[in-house]
Amino acid sequence: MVVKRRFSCVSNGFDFPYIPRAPRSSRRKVSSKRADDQIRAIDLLASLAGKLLEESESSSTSTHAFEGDNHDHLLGVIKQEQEDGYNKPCKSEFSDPGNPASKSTSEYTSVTCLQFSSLENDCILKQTQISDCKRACGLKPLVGCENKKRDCELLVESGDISEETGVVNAAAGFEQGEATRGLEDGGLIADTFNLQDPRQLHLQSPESVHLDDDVKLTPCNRVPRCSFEGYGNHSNLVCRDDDENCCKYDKCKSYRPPSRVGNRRVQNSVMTKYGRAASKLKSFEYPRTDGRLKTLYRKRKLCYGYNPWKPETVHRKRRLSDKGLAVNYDGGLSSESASNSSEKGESENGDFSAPIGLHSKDSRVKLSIKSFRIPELVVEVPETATVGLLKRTVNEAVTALLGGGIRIGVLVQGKKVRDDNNTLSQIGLSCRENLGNLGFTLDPVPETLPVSLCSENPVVSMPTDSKNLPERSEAYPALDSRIPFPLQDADHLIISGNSLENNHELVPYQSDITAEEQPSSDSRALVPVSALDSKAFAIVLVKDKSKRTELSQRRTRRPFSVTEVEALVHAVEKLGTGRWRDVKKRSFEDASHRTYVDLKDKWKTLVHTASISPQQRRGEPVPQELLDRVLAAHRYWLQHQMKQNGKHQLAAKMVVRSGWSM
DNA sequence: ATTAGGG
DNA sequence: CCCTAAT
Repeated sequence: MVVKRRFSCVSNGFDFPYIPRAPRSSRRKVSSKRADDQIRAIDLLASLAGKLLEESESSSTSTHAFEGDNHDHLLGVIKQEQEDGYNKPCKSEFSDPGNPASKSTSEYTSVTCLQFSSLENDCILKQTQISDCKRACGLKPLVGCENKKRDCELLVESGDISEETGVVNAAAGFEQGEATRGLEDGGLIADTFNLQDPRQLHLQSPESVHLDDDVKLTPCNRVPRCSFEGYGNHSNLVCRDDDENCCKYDKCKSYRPPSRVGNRRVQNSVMTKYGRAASKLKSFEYPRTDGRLKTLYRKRKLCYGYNPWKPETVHRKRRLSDKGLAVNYDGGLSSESASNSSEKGESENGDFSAPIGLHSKDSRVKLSIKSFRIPELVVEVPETATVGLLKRTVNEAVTALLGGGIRIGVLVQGKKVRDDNNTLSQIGLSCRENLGNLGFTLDPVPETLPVSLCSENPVVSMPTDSKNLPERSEAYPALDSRIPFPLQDADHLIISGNSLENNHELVPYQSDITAEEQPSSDSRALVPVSALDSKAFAIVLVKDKSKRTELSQRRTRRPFSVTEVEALVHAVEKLGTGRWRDVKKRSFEDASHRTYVDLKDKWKTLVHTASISPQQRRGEPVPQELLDRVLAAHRYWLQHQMKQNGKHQLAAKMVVRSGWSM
């Protein structure tokens, strides 16, 4: 009779309890059947998409390529359309025909500004962005929503005029095929904005078209009819998963100046990049191994609540809840209105002027959204909390939604609270009163290195001073230094960021977003770029910064101390490798920052460290004695594992044999 | 959720 | 540390 027994490692003087464990060596890396199936499905979808595309291309006036498709699952997009457009791209079942403002002239601008409402009040999250920054900023999750049947997405659009049709297409960056495939794949929506008459565009302003009121959000469970018109369209994408979780990616703004230079090359490269991104995002069965995609993939995970196949939402949400925060999406993002902005503004300023006709092929369209609302962002802090704590708390919640790089400002009655040390009650807020006076601002974290933050998409850098211009222009012909750039003063930018730091009493918030239009003022969700001023520039940094923050989402490195190593070694000696959860429980229960994966990884590096010569080791030296134990334990458990494997194999053979004999 | 292993 | 696949 065989009895389980304890193995002991005499040579090392400690006991290794025997814990049976099935080998995992038989794991297969790939589930080829599933992959095959999905690839097949994707191919099917792609070909279907291709067909649809052909149709849409062949009839330029009837572009509802996807009309009639059942896209019940879809989410929200902002859309806009020309009221008088015969080339309506998206039928507007979601638009508001009754909206008087929707007849406007139609210049689009790109922007972002967030406004969210918290429990009792609306808070303005200010974050402006000018689309004219010539920078591709990458796929960025802007807002995700996870509520069933809810929606809420904001889009930042920019676009260009396609060569063939003169149609202005807002928004950015997917190759048609890819985007379409994504769409058909059930996860991506592309929304195209068209302007059929380029001449009109020119009359108004060569570059900045301002978007009036017809920005619409579609609810998650509905689908806009979208079309793709011609290659080179830039489209917005909404990704969603099958659980109606959704996430909007703010597509890159491949900012191009109103230059006559077509800059096709840059655009194409950007588009290609995002095209692949789109592909990756939804059809990740296609192996993509380049770094960019990997990064994008990572972003996908960062995107709140987004997961194409599985609801990751739950985990994310729980994580927030664990911290005492609850972020709810409720009721949908409202972009109730768009302001009218003076499209004249920019032309008068001359900032974006360019000779008419030169850029007819390639006009950037800038859409400026000053604010939008996140249905609800619930943050709880005690009355006795300081303003600083409130800011941090809000920041945490906002970061969860939008990524980092944002500085939270607190407004009381439209005035900025400068002293973080005040408690909420000190500034006149209590649980039940005056919360309506409370507002928030979102500002970019000042960037000390405003240039080249966007390493991933170094399409264009923002000018910081004139001497850098030539270089940029060289790299990106589109960035013609002759074009007056309205926001060249990086110093100003930094200063404006820093200026928010100073602690004083209540000072009027010097923004264009002032008290009267905060919270519930919906009338000016969209503002002309010209009004954005340097803050518009700042948003570029916000984007970059938040992008960088996303990239640096990796946890801060926390090297193991010798003490920790000792504990780890000891635990592994007892428990063996392969029981990291137990190791965690046993020895790192209180170290919340050490996951069992961390412990496993650390063990791996310890084994490696122990295997190499002391000269090759880096970091805080681990006592040789510990390393010896590491190696000993490692060897022991390795051997143990092999024994186990042998036993299993033997057992398997026996089973087989007995099976045959029966 | 855990574990294994590559990056 | 991160990411992914396989449990």
